[in-house]
Amino acid sequence: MKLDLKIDEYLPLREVVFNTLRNAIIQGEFSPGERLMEVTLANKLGVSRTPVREAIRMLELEGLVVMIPRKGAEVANITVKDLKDALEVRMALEALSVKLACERIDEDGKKELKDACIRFREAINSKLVPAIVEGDEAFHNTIYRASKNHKLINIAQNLREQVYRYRVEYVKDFLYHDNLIREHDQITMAILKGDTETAQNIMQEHIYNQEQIVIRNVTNAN
Amino acid sequence: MKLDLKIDEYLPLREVVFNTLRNAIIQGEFSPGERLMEVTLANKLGVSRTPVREAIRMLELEGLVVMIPRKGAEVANITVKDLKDALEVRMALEALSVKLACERIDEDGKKELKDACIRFREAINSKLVPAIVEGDEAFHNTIYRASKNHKLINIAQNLREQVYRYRVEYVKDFLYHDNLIREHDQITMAILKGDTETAQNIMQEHIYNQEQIVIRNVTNAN
DNA sequence: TAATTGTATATTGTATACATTACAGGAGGG
DNA sequence: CCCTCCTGTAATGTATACAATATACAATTA
Repeated sequence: MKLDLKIDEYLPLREVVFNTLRNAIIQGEFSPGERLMEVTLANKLGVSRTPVREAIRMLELEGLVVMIPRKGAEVANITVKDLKDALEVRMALEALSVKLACERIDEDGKKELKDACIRFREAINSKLVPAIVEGDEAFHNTIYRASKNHKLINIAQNLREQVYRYRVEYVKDFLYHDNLIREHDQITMAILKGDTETAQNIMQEHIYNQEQIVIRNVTNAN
Repeated sequence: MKLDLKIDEYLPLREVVFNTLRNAIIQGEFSPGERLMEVTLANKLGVSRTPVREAIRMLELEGLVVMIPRKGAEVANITVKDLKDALEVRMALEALSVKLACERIDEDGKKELKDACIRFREAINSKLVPAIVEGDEAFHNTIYRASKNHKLINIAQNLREQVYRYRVEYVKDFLYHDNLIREHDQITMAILKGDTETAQNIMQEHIYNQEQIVIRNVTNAN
């Protein structure tokens, strides 16, 4: 009889608030530049100011909000320059993750990778933008995990958060969907074969293409 | 007459506490695993618990402390694996920074780079370990700044913080000092000439060498 | 003696009270 | 009309009070 009822499901309120606010920001429920006022948020979430403040401190370090001393927090306004910077770093990190994945992936990882690749294809076929974004995230996450480098996984996670809002842009470009699938397939194949060089090359191209699409769309939107 | 007396030197207490604690941790004044108790720290710093807690939230996200729910914060215990992971990422980021620096460095940057190179040489000649560490930090920082990528600068900064404690290891290796100077000189020359490929190659080797020394020393120390 | 349970204490988690300051808006004067 | 100054208000910054809980140690029982 299974009796391991997880009594350990305790989360400090600050974590709850942090996750809530992070998702809200990432998903664009707060517009960039919008002020985040402690009392308002505290009331809305039914907690006191203390956990809200601590959550804001964390969001600040994540780069999702900026603090103006004695004025308060507001949602970070990501500029095109910021986006380019982040993507530039991301390119290097994805290249690294692919290289490490080639060297270190194990049987479980290979299975996960194949699954992620298949599920991405299904997502594309569904033509649902949120599903496609999620599928793409999952695919790249799988590679990061296969790298077995936790520092890398963390940094990549943080990097992704900040540009998440703009990632929908590139999957909206339906013309590019076939390319996406092909690139993912090629990357998967190369990693499974342990062909580092090919994997890295395709990944670089893959990210570069996304970069171009995102930046083009965001620039036009202004 | 210079009259810009910075009235704007206000810093929230949380920032002061954060910086204080960060330096203390980085410089090893707290041992890894040591508990950080809020009241104790608050009393010692002459503030209330609130700023201390907020500072701890920030240190947590920086990875310098780990939180155990309802038990408190303790100084993060960096394992050799963590160190290797961080250095692996650092290698990729340094390579990126050097590449970008080659493409984007301006006249001011070139001057700074030359200065930093000279000052590093002086630090080596002084044979003072803290000065050497600082000189090395300054040199690499200059290159990061020349990359003009703020995201990259931030991430690198954070990465450095976590392994700072162990960076003294590699400059203690006096036998390697001549190599350090030569590598720095070569990197500087390559960047000034805009020779991306050479600069990247030497940088990779430079970091790789450091990595080996640090890991060897740390491993032996256990 | 070993194990277990009760209890005290110290510490974190959360809420609230007080202090300070930025900002808007109006009154008054030029 | 505009500029300046004042003042009130609302927000953040800081401190403290209260609640919940983990830990150590003592007491009790088998």
